[in-house]
Amino acid sequence: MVRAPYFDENGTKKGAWSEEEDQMLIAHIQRHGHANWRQLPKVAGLTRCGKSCRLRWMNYLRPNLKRGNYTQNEEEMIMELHTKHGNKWSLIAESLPGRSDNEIKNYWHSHLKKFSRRNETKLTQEIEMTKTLESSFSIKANSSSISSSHVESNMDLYRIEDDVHFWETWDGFSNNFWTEPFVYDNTFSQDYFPISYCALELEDPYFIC
DNA sequence: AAATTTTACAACCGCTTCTTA
DNA sequence: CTAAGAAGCGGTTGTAAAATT
Repeated sequence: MVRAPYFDENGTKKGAWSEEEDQMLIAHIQRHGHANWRQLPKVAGLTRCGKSCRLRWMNYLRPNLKRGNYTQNEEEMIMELHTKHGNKWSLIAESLPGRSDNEIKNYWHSHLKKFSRRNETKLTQEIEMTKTLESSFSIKANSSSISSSHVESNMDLYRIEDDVHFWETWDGFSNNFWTEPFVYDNTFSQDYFPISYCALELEDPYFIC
């Protein structure tokens, strides 16, 4: 899942770490610490750059690192902290013992991003676009098809009053959370609701998304 | 069953911030 | 105060594995 090992023009090794390299890095840090990352690879006998060693240690080899298996509580914390701090991954990682900033960032992008309230701006823009399209094509709201009222009623699930925190009204991740269709994404994200669907709807009044 | 697409995540790169002389 | 070097951070990439067609 990672780049194949190779050497750059300076003879520095890049790409995936081998088991042997991992053991050399662990052994060196356990014995001497990591006061100077730049010097570390030379002293440890590694042909990596210091930056690469630091990254490997911080994100993969250091003790007490958890790997995968995010708990519901951790997911909620990440969502909440991201709403609060934005992409300050190191700041977020401080609140999640055993998780690296890189891992949280990856987890966010692959699992949680789509549920972020920070996407609400984009969502609002999409709703406005839908309204614009509807008015320009004189579409009448129809209960069997997508309409702005339909959009807004679902938006209510995700819009919060300024003084009410999202997480106070959100019922959390249910056991089947990841397998259940998600109204927001499946219906309103531009990725899933292309403009062409509106054209289909115009042509076919019984069209169901 | 094979081909294609999507997902997940380790690792890289470049920029910023911090430290020290 | 300033410059240089080191460390840290966050965006992005590459690719194996999984899912889908």
